[in-house]
Amino acid sequence: MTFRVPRGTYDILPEEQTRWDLVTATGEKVARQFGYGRISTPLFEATDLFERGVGVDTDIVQKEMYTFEDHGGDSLTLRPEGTAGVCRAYIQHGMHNQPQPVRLYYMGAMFRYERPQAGRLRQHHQFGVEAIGDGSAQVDAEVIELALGFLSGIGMEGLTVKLNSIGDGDCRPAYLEALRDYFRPHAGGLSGVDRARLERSPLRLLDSKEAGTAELCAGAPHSVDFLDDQCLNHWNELLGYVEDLKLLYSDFKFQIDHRLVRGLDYYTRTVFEIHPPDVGAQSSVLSGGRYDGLIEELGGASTPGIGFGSGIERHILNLSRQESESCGGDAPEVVIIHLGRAATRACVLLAAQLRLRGVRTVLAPGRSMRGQLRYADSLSAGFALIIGQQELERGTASLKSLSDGKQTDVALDAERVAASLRA
RNA sequence: GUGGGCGUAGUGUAGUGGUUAACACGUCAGGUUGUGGCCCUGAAGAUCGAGGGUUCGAGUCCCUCCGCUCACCCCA
Repeated sequence: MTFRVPRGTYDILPEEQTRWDLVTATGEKVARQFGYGRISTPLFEATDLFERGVGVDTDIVQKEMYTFEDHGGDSLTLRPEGTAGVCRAYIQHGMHNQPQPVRLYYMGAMFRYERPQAGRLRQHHQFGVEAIGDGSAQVDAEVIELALGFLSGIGMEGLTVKLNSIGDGDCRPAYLEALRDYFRPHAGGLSGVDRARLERSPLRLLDSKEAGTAELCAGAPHSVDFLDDQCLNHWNELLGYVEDLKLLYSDFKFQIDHRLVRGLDYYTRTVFEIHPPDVGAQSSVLSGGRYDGLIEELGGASTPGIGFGSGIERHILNLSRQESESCGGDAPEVVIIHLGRAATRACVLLAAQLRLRGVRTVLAPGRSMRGQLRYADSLSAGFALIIGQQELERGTASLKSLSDGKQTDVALDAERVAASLRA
């Protein structure tokens, strides 16, 4: 073995591209249908952007970022998620001057230094959307609807939508205090990790998988019971919209999950995750929420926003579990078989002319005729076009159908050949 | 960072401590003059993950490291 892909990365080989294209094409189609425009931001940004956007205390910033100093001494970081960069672009390009909300989607690679496992990579790809500049619940519903449309579009089955509201900067402190009060009496029974969480970020206790903690969580106070009037109105309004969505997307299960919190600091009010049926390691395939404080935190005017990110590799993983058949649709229409030097010269030209006419054309390698036909067959080509000395002299070519073996003569002319292929 | 499983041609596998490491698929070349698939023949392709140790002898037993993989943490 010499070189391998770096750990946690992988090559997408031609055979896998069709499945990949299905996911990405569906994402783009659905996003456009909802009026979202594509944005592509750089793969790396100033390290500060992620530290402030994602949150210094998060695992992502603490131990998962690919950070490096460039030759000019700037600290840069390969993006670990998509929202921070999009918000930076929103501010930088004065998008608050556009009609609000600004609807954007993105598709691209994300980087996190993790130990790889199923559905977990160091470089993975996300399709995500952001709706920035409108804080109303109808936008929450729109983003969730877009997620449902996307997932059903790629053929995912048996998904569960989990939903929660974690309040905002005004009402969350009271909830955090209530959580601490609830857990403190049991602190002695908590693991070391969870005890640290108790003081620093009690929300995280809720999604702890430590056996004892999980049981305790059943009786823990619910964030929705601590929402202030505005947050509560927002939440109730959203729940109304969700009732309607349930009817339209009856394949999905919906549940309010009081223990749903997110690992990124910027979320406010609405948070949601969509989970596949198999309770596997890779928990959610799509997740997002509202981030009404993020733009301001990054130096813009106070601006609400909401979005989601979804892992393309996880979708593909789940799709193959559903045994969706892989279809290869780009076999060549014609393989040109050439015998002799003069014929080869003519065939190189003819191949170029056919390609200019949109025909998927492959020139066979310089082998025996039998070898070239075998080659055409191994590529699953539709036709073989045979050209040797005889054909050159007559000004014709033999067009052989590789499905039924029938052979006809056509004039040695790209236009005629293309027409025959399409007949 | 922690733990479990696994490392033999490109791929998938076989190989009671004992000669030249086997098979299938794939690749390439042939199977008379210019006609594919099936079939037949042949060839190339592996320092058995790496390094040490035990032994007359190691792909096989032991140790270390590396890699892959699954899981924990966390996440998409």
